[in-house]
Amino acid sequence: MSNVRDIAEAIGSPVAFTAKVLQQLARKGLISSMKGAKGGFYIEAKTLRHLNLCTIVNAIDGNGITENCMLGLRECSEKNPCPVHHQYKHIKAGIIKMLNESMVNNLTIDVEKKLSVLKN
Amino acid sequence: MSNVRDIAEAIGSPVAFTAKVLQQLARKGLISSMKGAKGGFYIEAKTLRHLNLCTIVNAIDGNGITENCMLGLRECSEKNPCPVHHQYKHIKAGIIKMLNESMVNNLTIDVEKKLSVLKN
DNA sequence: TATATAAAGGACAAATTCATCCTATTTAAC
DNA sequence: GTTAAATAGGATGAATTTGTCCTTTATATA
Repeated sequence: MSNVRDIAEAIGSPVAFTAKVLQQLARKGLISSMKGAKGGFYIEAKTLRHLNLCTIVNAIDGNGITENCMLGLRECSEKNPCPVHHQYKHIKAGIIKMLNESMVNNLTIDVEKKLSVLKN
Repeated sequence: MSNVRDIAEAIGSPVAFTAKVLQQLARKGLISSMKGAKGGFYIEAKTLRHLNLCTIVNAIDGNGITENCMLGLRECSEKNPCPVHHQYKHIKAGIIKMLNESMVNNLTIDVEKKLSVLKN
């Protein structure tokens, strides 16, 4: 259980802004929260086990990454492609694969070992 | 030689905004312009032969795509990586490769054949 | 040379994203 | 029960991106 101030400090992000993001995640059920003294945010063990970056990105930004055309066309598909549709679809697939395979519980390991950082 | 109105129409973008983008490209030398009656924008044959999307993206948006950390850290490198640095670097390399290999003169071929579209 | 046409560029306006502030609500502990 | 600590959420403000408008400058052509 961590409070907003500690989380904001740990990631080098403004407290109020961090709070809004955490609220969004809590509303979507990706994290849990408790009000009041000794309250804060935490992740259910069961949730954490399946939590990947794709779920988080979708919760905050929607599915734009997986849906949007690189050139911004509203209708861009295999049938009606923009000039870079066929090239970009592989990039997009790679991003989705990467986000799906990035499990939060794994990412934390390197952070704990100080092999990766959350702010600078 | 095409004027701003025709270009804006062809890509479904506001005329004034399109003009600003074209001006930026002209200042960087990626396209050429001529003022006055019968004026407009065009690309030198020699420039076109080597013009790829990477050059254009860099001219308009800077080198953020190739430089920026996925998580927004200012300092994110092999030595000091964010939690997804090692996963994202492959995506990033793919994007750069794709942009570098996308030659404008090739992309126009499919557009001319109506195999791809610039607006909808 | 006069006129019409088109880009150049500065100033401004709108929309979106990013971020803050304040009040209400909930909870722990005394 | 009172108090202190913490999230929830609405309203607001700042910054950035996106887009517009208007005047100036340059060019072709009659």
